[in-house]
Amino acid sequence: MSAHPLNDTAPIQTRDRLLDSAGEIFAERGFHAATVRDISDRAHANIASINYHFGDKERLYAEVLKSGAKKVLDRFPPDQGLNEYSTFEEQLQAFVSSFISRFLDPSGPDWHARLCAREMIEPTEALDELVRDVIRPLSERLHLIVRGLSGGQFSDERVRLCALSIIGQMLFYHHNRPVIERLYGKQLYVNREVERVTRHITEFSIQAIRHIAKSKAQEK
Amino acid sequence: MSAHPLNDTAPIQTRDRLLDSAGEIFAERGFHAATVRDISDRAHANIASINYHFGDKERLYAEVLKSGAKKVLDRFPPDQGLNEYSTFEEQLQAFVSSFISRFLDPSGPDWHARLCAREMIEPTEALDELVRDVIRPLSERLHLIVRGLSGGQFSDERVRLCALSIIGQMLFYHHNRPVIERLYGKQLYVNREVERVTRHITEFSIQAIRHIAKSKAQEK
Amino acid sequence: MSAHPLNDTAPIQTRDRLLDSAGEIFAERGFHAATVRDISDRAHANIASINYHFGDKERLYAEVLKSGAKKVLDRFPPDQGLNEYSTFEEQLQAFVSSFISRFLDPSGPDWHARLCAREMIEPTEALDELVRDVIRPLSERLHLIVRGLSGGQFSDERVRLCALSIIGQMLFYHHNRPVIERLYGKQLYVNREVERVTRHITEFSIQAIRHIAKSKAQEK
Amino acid sequence: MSAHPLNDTAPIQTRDRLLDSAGEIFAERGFHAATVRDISDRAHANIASINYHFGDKERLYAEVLKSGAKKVLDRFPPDQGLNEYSTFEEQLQAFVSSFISRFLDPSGPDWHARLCAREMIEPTEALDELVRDVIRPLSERLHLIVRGLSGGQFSDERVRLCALSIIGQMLFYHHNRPVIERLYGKQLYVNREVERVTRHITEFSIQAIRHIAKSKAQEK
DNA sequence: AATGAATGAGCCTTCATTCAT
DNA sequence: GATGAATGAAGGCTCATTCAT
Repeated sequence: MSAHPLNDTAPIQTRDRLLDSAGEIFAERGFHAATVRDISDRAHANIASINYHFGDKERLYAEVLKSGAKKVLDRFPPDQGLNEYSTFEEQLQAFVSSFISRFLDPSGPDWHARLCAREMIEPTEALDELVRDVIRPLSERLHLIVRGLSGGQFSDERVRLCALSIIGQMLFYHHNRPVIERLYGKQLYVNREVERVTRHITEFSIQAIRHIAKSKAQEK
Repeated sequence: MSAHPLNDTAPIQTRDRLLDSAGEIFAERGFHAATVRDISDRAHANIASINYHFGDKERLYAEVLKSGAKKVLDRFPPDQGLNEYSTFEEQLQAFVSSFISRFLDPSGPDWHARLCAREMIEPTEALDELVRDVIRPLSERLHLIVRGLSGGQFSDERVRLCALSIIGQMLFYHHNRPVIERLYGKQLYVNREVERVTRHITEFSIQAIRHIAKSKAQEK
Repeated sequence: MSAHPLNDTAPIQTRDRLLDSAGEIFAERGFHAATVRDISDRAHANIASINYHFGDKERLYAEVLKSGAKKVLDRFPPDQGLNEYSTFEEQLQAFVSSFISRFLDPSGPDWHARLCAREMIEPTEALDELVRDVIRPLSERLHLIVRGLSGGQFSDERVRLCALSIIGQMLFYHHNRPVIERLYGKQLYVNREVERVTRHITEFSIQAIRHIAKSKAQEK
Repeated sequence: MSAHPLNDTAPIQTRDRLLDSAGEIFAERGFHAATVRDISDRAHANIASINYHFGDKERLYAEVLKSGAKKVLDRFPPDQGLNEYSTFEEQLQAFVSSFISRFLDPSGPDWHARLCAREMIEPTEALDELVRDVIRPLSERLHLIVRGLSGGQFSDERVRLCALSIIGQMLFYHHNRPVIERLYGKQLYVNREVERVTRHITEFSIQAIRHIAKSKAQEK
């Protein structure tokens, strides 16, 4: 039962405000440079509230990562707009589009994607969970798509390499944003050109997979 | 004149030992989590020596990044094994091979690559210099190769997108190593399969660029 | 509401203990030679408590100077024992007596006077405030007394010089205590001969002002 | 023999340059806040030169104080312009004038006077020497003058008090310069009004002593 | 459920000094 | 006679955490 039984529009609870402000600040500065004082200040909460609600800074971090992943996957499911008759090309397009949207889409905060980037560089225990619940399922879906595109010509190993090539292209836009901005300017991110990037990656990958498969077939 | 005129292998000076140990520790833990005490300890130097030689922790970091970039570029130049008659395919192969080697090659420390990964996620002022001196030249070389492979069919914009796709594939193996290890196990890195990865990325990219170019040509 | 509603003599809070011990130690050693560690130790507080309550060492110093001035002025007001019919001679006597008492009186700590002496030699930003709130008001009161004693014969300039002569005599006993002790021994300070010194300075100054005024009058 | 036997205008020796720069910096910042690095830098000398020439920072300080006192006394002797027929009034005038000149005279650096001010607030062992060699002789000369001015009416104790009153007036202008500047502006020091201040203090003190002596005589 | 005061560990930096040359 | 490299001690400050309320 709520502490404000007569008030449906109760103030957002301290715990939730802490999760939000922690997400932003961890994404901005990284785990070590972020201070619990800044996090609690931005959440208009007491410095002791973090230890009260989450135990310590590390468990707050893990909670932020976990709850953020759930939110972002719900918003951009990888099978958006597909049906049971969709071609592999359409499936790849949907996969790439949802993936790119997760960090280029203008609506909503982008701190979760940035947090994931950090986590992949300097993993904590939270990464294991993230891989199990989010990344591996996505990866396996992509394997199926690649296998389908290849017309069954690819070994498991080859499927894996192609999947990595696709994920690499996508993640690069996010993980290396500071570099891309310095090379080509910021307009790519300001305009959030989700569609153009999606189309390119999809086409690039489909052409590569198709013609590698074709040359495999000819070898036989 | 050197203090060791007869000895080319003079004892490694404190300054150099500090640069090495700092590289390792910054790569392991990041700028904030790394402590100058640990760095000086690992270099068997006094904690005050960092201040003496570099001024402060930040300038030490910048120096590490800069001198590391120089070392690694000297070791794996992007035109290794090429001559004036090399085809664009061979040029791309050399480019990818040297790039991959910089962080997968078993000889020599890999801390510089890891440091770059961090820097790209959470840039400091040192990144500007790194982009100017190292990354932009490499990027422009890659543009020329892509343009050549496309047979002149690509707009500047398309060249850029393809270059990003190639870099993305390569960097992914390094930046996301913790994720790949969790997905597919560690053998990829233990065996340092430079060649296999290089071949795949080269083939994948060449097929993609060639057939996109061909379809562009047909459109006309 | 206080945490000790029934107890007016609540336990001295950390903040107050820090102000006291800081006053002593700053007075003993000066700002730079005093260490926050010694200050917090003497106050039986943690070293971080200084940062918590005052921000940093400098702001602690400013607070010590300010709160000390208030205490000492409240204890020895410059109009002690006067009424509206008091003569200028009596006013000067009271002024000198209270002034001398502030650093020679045996009751209470004398660190504030010593701190002021330091501040006047090597001013920090805190001196501006001290002049504005404490010294200037005292100075103006002394001007009125001197003007009164002179029977209106003095120019503003002359009033100023005489006021400086009086303050100079008084402060000397305090600022140059180490020299006086070395010249004449310590008994002056051990006995805290407030009265004798007060009588001398008052008489010396009144005689000087009166007869300078008289000779001015004769000139006309 | 000089290291530059053929060169009469040999560069000022390191030792002397160190004494000068140390004088300035100690006067500016005090013993603790002054750093040997700043001192040796300003003297264009190596950081190790201080330990080489003076042993350590403390002995450098003592040497600075001592050599400075000698210079300033030689420049402004307390019997300047007097002869064996000079009156006590003239002697006092000469005494005050030379005293004031030592820190208000525009020629030459004023760091020694500032150093003395510091030393009197926070004495080191160097003060004992200073009192013995400089201050006590001056003090005894002043006693003789006061005794003379009083026409033999004063007890030793009274002589002492009057001497302290005179010294207090003089030193005040120097020791409390920061306060006087804040009260009355800087013009007093900019114009270096040695003469006006000298005349006032002399007249003030003579009138006081004369009329106190007269009233003593009448008491009898 | 929540808080402000207080803590102790640890960090970066500065400093006077020393040592080998 | 003089120096640049290197050192160890210590200083101010920050931080995550805890405790009494």
